[in-house]
Amino acid sequence: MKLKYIEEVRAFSRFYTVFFGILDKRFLKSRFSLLETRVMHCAYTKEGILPSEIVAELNIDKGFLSRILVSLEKRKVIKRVQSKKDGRSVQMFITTLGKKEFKKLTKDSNNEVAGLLSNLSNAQCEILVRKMNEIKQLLSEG
Amino acid sequence: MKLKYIEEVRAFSRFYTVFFGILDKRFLKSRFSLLETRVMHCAYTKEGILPSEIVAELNIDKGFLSRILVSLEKRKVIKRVQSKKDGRSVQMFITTLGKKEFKKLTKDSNNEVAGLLSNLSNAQCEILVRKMNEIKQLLSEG
DNA sequence: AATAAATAGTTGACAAAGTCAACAAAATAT
DNA sequence: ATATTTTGTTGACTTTGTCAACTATTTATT
Repeated sequence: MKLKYIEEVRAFSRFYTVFFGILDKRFLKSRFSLLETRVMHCAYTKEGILPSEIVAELNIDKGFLSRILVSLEKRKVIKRVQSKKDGRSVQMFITTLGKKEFKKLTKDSNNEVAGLLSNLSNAQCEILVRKMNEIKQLLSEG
Repeated sequence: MKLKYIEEVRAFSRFYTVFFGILDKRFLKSRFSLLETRVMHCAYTKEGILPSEIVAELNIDKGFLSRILVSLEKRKVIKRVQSKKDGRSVQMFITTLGKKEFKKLTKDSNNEVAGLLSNLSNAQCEILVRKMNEIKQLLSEG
């Protein structure tokens, strides 16, 4: 059996999630939650995306998403317009402000990670990234 | 600059969390939250651990932890006794029931991970785990 | 076309998770 | 001896998440 490996994988998961603060509710110290940033990401990458698509992609409750959208619209990072094809539905668009905010979040996230890697030399980063890619390779195609 | 590395690390984090469903609170159908299981893990692996140690290890609010401990104690999976060395503090012990519950959670989680690793040979698992440990080493001591 | 069934999103009511500051008791520093 | 710091608890609060009822529209059935 692979039990030994499994335990080690789980141990790594525990370490990794704490190290990078992946379970922290707030996305860094921004005014957006992790879920909100994911929704923004959806709107950013697909103009006019429908709430139903996001519900499917992020696997969240539609009522909950509805509230998130109200909140994001109130904060002017997205706007919603009634779909012409389906009157029940709305199309979502990220605003100029939304794009700006999203880019800032990306930058902050980069800085956060940069801080966590600051003790590593470029050579060590090189090794780290290579190992990560090898892990990804193994897991996704193994 | 290390931007290239940073982006790759973030990409790996996204991949990893999705792959292992770390953000899906949904599949945890147990009566314990993710955080509660981590606290149980702490108590399981270190008899008499102090709340302050858990706060440091899991990087959570001490008030929040305090409530989690009350809840876990109420459910009889841990017990707390005042520390003799430091009267302000309490030592935590996992109960017999707690051990049983924790083992069950572990088994479920192992099965979950086992499924995700099922395509890998033992040799590949060996490689995977080695790389994970090397990453942990790099990040935590690098 | 008329009706029934399904679907998209909103809302209300609630529960669970998490934050923050004030606090008491004990330990440590001055 | 006194001041400061640390540990954990508590109250008050906000945010996050769940579930079901509801409205409006679309699609399927007759």
